Amino acid sequence: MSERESERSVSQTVRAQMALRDLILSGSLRPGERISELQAVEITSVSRTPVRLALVRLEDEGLLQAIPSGGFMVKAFSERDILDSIELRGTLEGLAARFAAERGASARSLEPLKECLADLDQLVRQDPISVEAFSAYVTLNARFHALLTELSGSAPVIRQIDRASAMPFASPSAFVMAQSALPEAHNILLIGQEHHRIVVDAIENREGARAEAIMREHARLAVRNLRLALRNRNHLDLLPALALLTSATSD
Amino acid sequence: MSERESERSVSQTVRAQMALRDLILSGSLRPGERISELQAVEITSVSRTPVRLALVRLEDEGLLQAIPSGGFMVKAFSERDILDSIELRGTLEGLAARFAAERGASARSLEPLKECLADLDQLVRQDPISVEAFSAYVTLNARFHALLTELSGSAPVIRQIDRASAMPFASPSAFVMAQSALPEAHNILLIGQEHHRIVVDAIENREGARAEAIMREHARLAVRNLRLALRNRNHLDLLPALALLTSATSD
DNA sequence: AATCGATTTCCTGTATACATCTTGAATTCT
DNA sequence: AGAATTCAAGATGTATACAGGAAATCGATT
Repeated sequence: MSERESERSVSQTVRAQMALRDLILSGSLRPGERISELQAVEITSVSRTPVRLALVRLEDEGLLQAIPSGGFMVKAFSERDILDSIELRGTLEGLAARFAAERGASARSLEPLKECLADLDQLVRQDPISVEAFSAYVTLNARFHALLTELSGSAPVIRQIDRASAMPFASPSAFVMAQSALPEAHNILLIGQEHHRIVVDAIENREGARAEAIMREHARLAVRNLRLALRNRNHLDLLPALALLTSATSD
Repeated sequence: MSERESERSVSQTVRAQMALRDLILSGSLRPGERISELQAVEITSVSRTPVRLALVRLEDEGLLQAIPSGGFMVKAFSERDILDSIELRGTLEGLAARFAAERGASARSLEPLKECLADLDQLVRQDPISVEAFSAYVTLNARFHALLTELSGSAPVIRQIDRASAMPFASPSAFVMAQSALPEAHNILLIGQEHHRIVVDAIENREGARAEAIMREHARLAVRNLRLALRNRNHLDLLPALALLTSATSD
């Protein structure tokens, strides 16, 4: 999940992958644009072999699309695609929460999640929430979701959630920063935190259906955030992931 | 989905991928076993470049696991993993069915699904079901599930379902053939077909919750099949996918 | 006899050269 | 003038050579 790998001593493949991903997410490479290997070689300054590997990895990461006749192009997403991806993540996280509840997560395994919950509580308590607090929230929120996912105890489920969350606009914290510019910011954060509390409670009490339902609803909070952010377009710069959106945003 | 690509004129990468997949699924390469590139080169008779590509593809297909120090090993699965993968597919297909229902699939788009349903009906009507009929059922069943998935109208959902179904033991038709040897065979097929009927009806009537619930339950039929097949182990040879199961089956 | 260390071997990561196919443009024919 | 065909340029698929590193084996020392 962390991409701060000291820059040097990482494989050329990973370096190329990161460089290309940044270029795609920043919008330097437009959706639909074909990206040739030689182009990528020039950009990343590594040879074709690792570049090709990076392209393949980015393809199944979901950022690129294979062209039938060979090569890749930057994938384009509709607003509907983004909303669906969020709903998809919510559904999968719901499954994870249900598994955690039904299978009786031990008190010990719940401990880290509760700690994370407490940390989040402390953050949302401040009334005018600073930008730094928002940043910290993003980190803690990601951690909460990761812990919850792991609590499912199911490798296939964890794997699938990771893949779904790999889409930059579908990750649990994708649109949190967008809130920071909104007047409703604090309220939304409070509601999200309430969801967190409920899912922990539900898991603790073995209430599978409740745990599942609340995680689905929780994801829909991200949908709300996105819609709000798109409406007052002032702060779209906080959402680099939207560079992948077709017929949208800028210009 | 079909792998009959005329053998010649397919890329070396694909050829290597198919060959290695067959070897893994047939159990020739044991779970946990490390598979070196040179080994793969000898097996497939193609050079290292396409072999490496094939290995990467098989990794995100889920059959291989990357070793931190480099290289790959055949992934091993517990019985729990398999059951979870099936539940996972059911959950995703439930989401697809709900989308199809909520978004109002047009009468025209429902047509192929209904045709497929009718074809299936004709098959399950015979009382002692021949082995050939079972085979035909597998094909039609796969088609039904594919059509249903597409009816969601959501590319992200379709993509995720395809990925989940790529696991050989999680595909909709994985354990149908195992039934053919069971006395309960006909009943299970009838129940499955009833599920098919219900989901079409639910979609037609815009009953999202019903459509979702029935697809979840439908997947659990596969769980039942698997459990039955594992109990009377006579016909495990019909389940090549189980070669990936750890501490199990043969010997 | 066991453990530590050094050497050797094999394996992966990377770069590049070559062949084939696709694509686009220019020219020619209708 | 428009369309079709051919040719050229570039891009991808494939093979292989080279380098760096990991792991296993063998030997030496305690």
